[in-house]
Amino acid sequence: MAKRISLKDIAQRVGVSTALVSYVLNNQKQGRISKEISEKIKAVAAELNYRPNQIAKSLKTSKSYTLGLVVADIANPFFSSIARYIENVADQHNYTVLFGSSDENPQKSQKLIQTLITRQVDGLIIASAEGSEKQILELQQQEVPIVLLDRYFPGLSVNYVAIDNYKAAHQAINHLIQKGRKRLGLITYQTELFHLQERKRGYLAALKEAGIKTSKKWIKEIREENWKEEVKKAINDLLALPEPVDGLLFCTNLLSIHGLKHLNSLSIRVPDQLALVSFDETEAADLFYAPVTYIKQPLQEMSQLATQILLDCISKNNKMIQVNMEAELIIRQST
Amino acid sequence: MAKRISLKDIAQRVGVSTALVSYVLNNQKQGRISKEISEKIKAVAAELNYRPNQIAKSLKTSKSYTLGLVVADIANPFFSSIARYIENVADQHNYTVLFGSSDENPQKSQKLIQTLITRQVDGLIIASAEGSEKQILELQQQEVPIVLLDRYFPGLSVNYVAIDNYKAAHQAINHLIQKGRKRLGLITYQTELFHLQERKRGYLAALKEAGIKTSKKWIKEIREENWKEEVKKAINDLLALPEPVDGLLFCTNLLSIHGLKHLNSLSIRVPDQLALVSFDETEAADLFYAPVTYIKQPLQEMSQLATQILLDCISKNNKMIQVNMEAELIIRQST
DNA sequence: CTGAAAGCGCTTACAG
DNA sequence: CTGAAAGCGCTTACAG
Repeated sequence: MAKRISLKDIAQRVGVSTALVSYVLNNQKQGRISKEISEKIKAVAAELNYRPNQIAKSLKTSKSYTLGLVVADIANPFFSSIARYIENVADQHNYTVLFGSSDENPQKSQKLIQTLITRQVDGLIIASAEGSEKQILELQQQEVPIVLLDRYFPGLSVNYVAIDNYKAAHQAINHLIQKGRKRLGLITYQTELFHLQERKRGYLAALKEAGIKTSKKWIKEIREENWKEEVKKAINDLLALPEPVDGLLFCTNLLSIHGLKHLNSLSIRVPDQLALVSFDETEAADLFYAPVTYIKQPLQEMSQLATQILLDCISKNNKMIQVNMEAELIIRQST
Repeated sequence: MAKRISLKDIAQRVGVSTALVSYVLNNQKQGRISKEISEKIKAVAAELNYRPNQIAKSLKTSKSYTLGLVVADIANPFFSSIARYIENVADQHNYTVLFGSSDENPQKSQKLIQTLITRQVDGLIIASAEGSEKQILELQQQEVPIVLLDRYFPGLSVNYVAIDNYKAAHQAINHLIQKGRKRLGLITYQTELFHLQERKRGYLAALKEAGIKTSKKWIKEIREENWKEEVKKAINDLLALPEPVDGLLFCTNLLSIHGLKHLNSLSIRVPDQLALVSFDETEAADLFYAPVTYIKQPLQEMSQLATQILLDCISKNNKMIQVNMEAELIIRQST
């Protein structure tokens, strides 16, 4: 890499101190510096193609103007959409974003968070992995500005932006019941993640309120390893019951995508034989032969709000904000 | 943010110099430091929960251990997959990645690149936007380690990793011709981007070799603004020709996804009436009622290789590497 | 209006 | 075996 131009180079060239160069290039002490010299400095800076060293600036000011983003997997369109919305807001405020994927693994998550801290990020947006509660608590104690997105821990007094998962699932199941479905399956992960627990709770409550006796066999909890195979098996099992399910809720976009692929190969008639609802938008759900009814999270608003809260928190150290937004049920042909 | 622990804090606490602390924490001068003092330092560092300040380290060593990634849009699954593969390799070498989206806009691209340079990234991986050739050239002159991914400029002596786009399109069109198709449409962007030009060139060459007289009406070049509408119109036009096309190649994943959505609503019979091939894997193509034949780019290999080349370039300043990998045509029901 | 100087948190030749 | 010192590229109170 070629030697970079520093303030010192400009100062030497113009014959002034680096302090003065710093002032004029940062538009400080406006009007208190002679126009002549100020213009000379700007001209030389342009001529030498000067780029300030943000690292040096950061060291001095203890502000890195970078935000850390921790998600389960940036390759998952759910998270990459979020990343993009965050990037946009960050960019408007001259922030850049460092990202990392935790793969729902607390060790990875911990390592990632430490790396980002080491990189002196000014704050973190985290879609927290299962079992990362202690890590979040630690960050809070170290007073690292932080906001949780999508996932959160009910016991923690930490900023978060999420949807009301209980209500969203409840509403989806109500919708299926209204459509005359009596035996309702649920495909979720085997997990302690609070947002998924809430979805299950919403499912159970809606069934109970409708006076439908739930069968344990309706609830399929997929384990992370080998999950694609498990989704197939779960669907097969649900359809092979003596009284097969006639409605089904997928609790995440990935479960839905792979479930749909399998259903596609099974020549199940949707919605006649099986009505479907899924969490989150996916291209796959759009292109399924019966476009799938889904629970739309306001991802853009959530991401923007989370970023805004984080930025406020960085600059003003304000009080805690916890937001549960409303999701919207988008009804299509699969129900 | 709580005050962070520095080397100085540890040094004071132990009663040694910061230099010594630095040496033991970095495992330098192994065995040349008394075991006793070395253990004391490590113990105190652990007790105080010391995290080195990577910013300070970077300033001193001129290595930031961050890589910059510039893509068109991180929310596009094509790019977010790439991002994830890059992240993995980077992580193995203790690098972190800063990303940004250019939206195919040269101004944005330029601003992004400058921001990343300012952040002192050690190198850049760029899926270059249209019209960014001059920017890349500049980076090269400044000796910034760089590798282009997916897109590149034929005139530039800059590292790149991409596929052989000409050959991939050629092969896809050959396949359609073998299947007996005579009137072959192409949906691409109106762009100077070399990789898309190459795809068009492959399309034209394959037709020519087969002795098929091409009609200009078969080639639809979509403009960026309002592109979703244009894709619909393009498909309508191709099907409304006196002699409608009976085969169609989509040149990117997004064109394909939105094209498929429209075809879905049109009750076109695929492949009987219209055979389809698309560039890139998408969930949407999997779930289309006739799973779509597609050109599979080896994204993982490409991303890994690009990252490896970049890292080599950073550490060893080695010579230029330009790679065109083979894409693979995955044949499915749509043809 | 301008500059000398200190300092952010590290690393690393150099000296002993 | 260990430390004093310089320096990475900036910013900023302070002094004049």
